[in-house]
This record gives sequence, structure tokens and C-alpha cells, in this order.
Amino acid sequence: MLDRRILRTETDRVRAGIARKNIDAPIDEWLSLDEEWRTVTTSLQEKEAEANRFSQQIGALFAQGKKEEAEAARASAAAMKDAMTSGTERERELREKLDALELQIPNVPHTSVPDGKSSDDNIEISAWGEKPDAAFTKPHWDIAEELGLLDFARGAKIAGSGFIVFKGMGAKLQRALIAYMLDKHITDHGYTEIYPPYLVNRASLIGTGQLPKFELDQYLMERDDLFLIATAEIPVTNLHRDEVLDYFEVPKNYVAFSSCFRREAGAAGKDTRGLLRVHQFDKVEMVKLVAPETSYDELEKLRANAEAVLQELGLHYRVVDICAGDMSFSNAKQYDLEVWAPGVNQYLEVSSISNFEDFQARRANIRYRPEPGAKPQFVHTLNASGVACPRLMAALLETYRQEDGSVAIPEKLQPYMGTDLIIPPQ
RNA sequence: GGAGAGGUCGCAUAGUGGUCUAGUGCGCCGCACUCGAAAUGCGGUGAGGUGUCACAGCCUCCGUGGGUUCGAAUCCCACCCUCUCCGCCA
Repeated sequence: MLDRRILRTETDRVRAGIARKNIDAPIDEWLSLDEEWRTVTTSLQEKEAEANRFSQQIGALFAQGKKEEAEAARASAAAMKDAMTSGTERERELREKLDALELQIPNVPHTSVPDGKSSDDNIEISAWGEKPDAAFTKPHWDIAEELGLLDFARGAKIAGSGFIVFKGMGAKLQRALIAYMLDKHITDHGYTEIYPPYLVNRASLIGTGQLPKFELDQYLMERDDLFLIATAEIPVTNLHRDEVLDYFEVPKNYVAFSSCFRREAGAAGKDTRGLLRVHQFDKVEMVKLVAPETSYDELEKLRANAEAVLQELGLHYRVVDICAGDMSFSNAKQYDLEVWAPGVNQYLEVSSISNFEDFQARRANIRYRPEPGAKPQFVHTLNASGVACPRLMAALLETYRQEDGSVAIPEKLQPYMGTDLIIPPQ
């Protein structure tokens, strides 16, 4: 949600920013309704004030035994209330419409965001490592089949296409990745671990921006009106919804493991093989709530923290500066980390690193006091995957497959795996 | 799921239809007293909106949403949350 005052006074800038994102937003409708709302509200408040004055007199007049005057005041107050009914209704109607419209207006991209229409226009700003020798690699689904790590057919049988069974060393590898990444961010990067609920209410989804526009992308538990989380960002950012944090509590740095559930309603038929696009996957997510003036520095820290994981695992990756047209609804700036998967011969997005500025904080009403006694103001929220497991696993299997079909385990994962090698079953 | 209790200004409490424009205590801030401090006294102490160049002013907020009334923290309805007991259960 954008600041109403900014919508009113910096309309051109907002319009231009949203145009860069290539999203339609009901700005004009909002502006005209807002103008009417302010007119109606102002006159209504004046009438309300007058009616209040009458009402206050009534009690005193009765107490003094001035019955006739009291009755007269009662009639005047009643008449005043009567005269307000249409205004009251209109005010409520306008407020509802404005609230609904505001939730449909996307965030404005930061000035540093490059122009562009689609992922083709994203800009690679750096790369780490090099593409490995691919002599012995294969697509990860073949490797996984050979080594007995994944069972796609049975995942489809028990849940449906896009659900995967991890077994044996495959399940252990996933668990190792999660534990390694959590420990990395907790111990080396100083984040506080959170294990959140997987089901959240509507208010939480509005807070982070999934609702109202993207309801169909979410799994809904209709009986209880709860949604399965698409990312830990949702429950973790909402931890402090409707709170005012003290100056010494900011910044908040959280890291959370969770499974993530996505209907992928708009992506049917895309990347259907293997681990590239599934309905349920595991991810370690970092979330920051910070002072506004620090948020772009924090964004770079977040990026460095996410990159550290890929570096320690020795995986080649590139950093992409996402162009305005390819950004999400809620963010103001976004980098992606794309890891190289030699078996499928493509870069896979394993982390999305975003600064939402105060867009989510406004929706979720997350504020802080910059100093003792100061007025509360909205925090800036950021998050980054640190990182997503299935695609990371795919890159790992494809990068480290040996000539004999085994897969070498990077040193940092060995303590978690209890071995340095996954070998084919006999 | 059933029964009961409860949700009031940072905390604790009072308030059961009309100076409640929410009282009191604690905490916090300022001032006075003091060499300084404590104690004491006095004053202040939330959020959102509208409005204004800026003030002022005005409106709203006592879990949430409706309703009754000229007037609601207070009465009515629905819902949410917390606690206790019972039931069920990993």
C-alpha cells in the first residue's frame, strides 16, 4: 500500500513507476473517489460535532428539570442525525471502495531499477565461479533415479503431479541443506530463528501482498478460511503486524525454515520435470524489518548472506538485477540469485532478494519508534531466500556427479550428511 | 467440541446509558524544592483521520464487526482471542 499523501501529491511519479512495472492500477478512480471522500468526510464531521453539542446539552437540561428545553434539544439532535444518514452511507461506501482500490495499487520501483518488460531485460550484474566441467553430468531427475533419491511417480500417485517423495539419501540431503543453511545464517550472519505456522489467515496475506490480487495462487483451507503459506516470508513478516516496535528492537533479522505451497496456477506445463517447479518445496527464508534510511544497505547485506550459501557449496551462480517489468507487485527493488545447473544446461532461480520499503509495513501496520518518545513510523521490510532447496539440490547433483555415477558432497555439508559421497545402490 | 471467566490509554486497575472531552496508581517526561539526589508537590504523558503554510479546530478509536438510542466502555446480536475445567487427541 502506498502513502495516500504520496498518491495525492506525487501522482505523476507514482503513475510513471507503475507504468514501468507494466501493471494496470486504478489510480484515476482512486483520485476522484478520494476527493469526494474528503469532501463528504469534512462536512460529516462538522455535522457530527454539532449533534454532539446538542446531545451533551440534553443530559444537563434534564438534570436541571428543564424538560421542554431538553425535548427541543433532543428533536434538534435527532434532526441533525437524520440529515446525516445519506452522508454517512456515502462515506462508508467510499471508504470501502478506496480501501479495496488501495490494495490493488502496486509498489513503485526504486529509481535504480532498470527499465524492461520481461525477464529478457534483466541485467546480470555479477557472477561467482565458473561453469563446471560437464563431462559426467545428467539432468538431476536421472541422477536422482539412479541413486534412489526421489520418487516422482509415487509422489504423483499419493498427491498429484508436482508433488515429490524424497527418500533415503535424497531426504537426508534435503535435511542437511536445511540444517546447514539455518546454522549458517544463525551463527555466521546473526539471524534469529523462527519456526512459523504453515497456515495463516487473510489479514496476514493482505499484509505481505498476496491478497487480494493473488488469491488463486494460494492453497485455501475453505472450512477454516486459512491459507497454506507460499513462503515463510508471510508468517515471519506478519509476526509484528499491528505492533509498534521500540527503537532498540530494530533491525529485526529473522531466518525461518518452512515448506512452501504453491498452486502454480498460471504456470501449468512449465518446467514440469524434476525439481524445477513443484507444488510443495522447502526453503530457508530471511526476513528483515529495518529503519527506512538503512533499507538499501540492508538489501546488500541480505544479498551477501544469500550468496554466501552458494559460495560455500562451490556452485557457480550469477546475480541478476530484475527489471521493472519483471518485478513482483509488492517490491521496490529485486535481485535474483541464479545457480548454474549443468545437467539441464540452465540457470535456476534459487533466491529472490527484495526490498519492499514501507509497502508491506503499511499493509501490515508494522511501525517503530525511531527514538524514545518519538512518533511511530513504518519500518521497511525485506526478504531473501537463503535459499530454496529443490533447485539447489538439482544444481548440486548435476554439478557434483562423478564419472562412476556417485555424487560428491561439498565439505560444508559433510558433517550434516555423515558422508562425503552418495553412491549408487548395489 | 461443551461449560465458565475475561479482553479498558506502556503496565495494573475503576467505570453497568448522559460533566467518561475515560478516573486512579505505577512507569515515563518537564518544572518546583535541593549543593546534588531521594522524598514531596505541580503539570504533562496514546493512535489514526480531516484540516492548516504552520498552529488551532473538528471527527474516530475502551478485542473486532453490526444494532438500539438524541447520547453506548456501559444495553442487544455475531465473531475473534486469552485463561480455567471437562471431553477428544499426536
